[in-house]
Amino acid sequence: MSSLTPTARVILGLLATGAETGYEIKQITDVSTRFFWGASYGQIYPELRRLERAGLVRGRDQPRGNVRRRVYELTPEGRAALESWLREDDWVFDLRDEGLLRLFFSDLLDSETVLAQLRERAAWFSGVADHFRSIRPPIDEGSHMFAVWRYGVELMEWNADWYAGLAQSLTERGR
Amino acid sequence: MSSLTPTARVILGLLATGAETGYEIKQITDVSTRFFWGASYGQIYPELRRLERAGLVRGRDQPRGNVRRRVYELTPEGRAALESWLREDDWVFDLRDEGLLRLFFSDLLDSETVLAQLRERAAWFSGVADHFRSIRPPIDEGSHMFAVWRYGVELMEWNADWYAGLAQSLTERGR
DNA sequence: CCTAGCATGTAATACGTTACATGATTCA
DNA sequence: TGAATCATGTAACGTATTACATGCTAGG
Repeated sequence: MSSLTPTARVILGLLATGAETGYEIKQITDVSTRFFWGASYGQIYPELRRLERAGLVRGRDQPRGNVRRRVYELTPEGRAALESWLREDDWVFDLRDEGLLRLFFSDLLDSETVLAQLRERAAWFSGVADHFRSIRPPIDEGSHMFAVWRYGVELMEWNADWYAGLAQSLTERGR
Repeated sequence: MSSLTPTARVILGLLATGAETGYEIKQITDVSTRFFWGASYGQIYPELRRLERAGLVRGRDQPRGNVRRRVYELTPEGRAALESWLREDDWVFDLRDEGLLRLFFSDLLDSETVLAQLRERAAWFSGVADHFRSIRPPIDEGSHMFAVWRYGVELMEWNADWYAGLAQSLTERGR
């Protein structure tokens, strides 16, 4: 069991890979880990201070002009906590999918409505896949980080195909 | 935007499909919607009373012997709220996947550790797929509810394959 | 007799988003 | 000059799990 809070995990990881400020952590998560591990300002800033009190990060005020700015870096203890977490062998896997819940109860609905919804959902996943494809990260294609990007694209494609396939089979059955 | 709370959605749906008590709702979610829409007693019982106050469900005490028991049913208003929610066209899709987050930062780790983790993860998804397959619901294969069961099995299989494939390609590259 | 299951409920706690407040700088 | 962006932060609120408490009944 990890002693790191959920948001601490992504913070330490991002500090290890070059992020410096809370603001930057938020920007990066929003275009990378967001779809499987989000973070909001309301979690990030308090967590950074908790981590500093716990000795896992060190912060220094480093304003840009008159814009106040606090940069953080991992301490050796923080780096150790990060690596220790990375080596753990249990993990959270949570899915919250309202579309699936609707489908679960959709036998209560007329089939035209359901069919329209399935097509809409297929289109939505397809659009998300396109979006993910468009934010391809400029990093080594052999890296694990790049593999996660591929996962995102492929998972969205798989979902788009699944819903399109179901809509298709319902259409054929309806004929 | 739905006025139903997250737990209200699954409660109304299950009441519409035959569940009667809070206990039963919990049992059913645990073997059906759990992997994409969980519910706990701490949400279910208070929510049932809120829904009753709001007039969406009606509860009656119906003990079995001396075991206290309160059965609920949808009111016409509850049925209408359920159908209205089912017809909405926006939805929540949230994923929280710690394995993916680890992989995202795994360039910090040695490749043997990462490879072992990928294989473990593939095995885990494969096991979950087996488990899902084993709880195949005894319902019409043409129903939407059955389609959701298939989704679960197939999504877990897809994940198992994805992680196994990545492990495989890393192995080949390592040679 | 004891355990598992039926059945209901609450309190503590954790986690998360949203909206808001503040203020500087850059660029059109 | 005004909008977007950089940057930090808090308060209110919603949602969730966990652990605990209670007590009956059925079956081995």
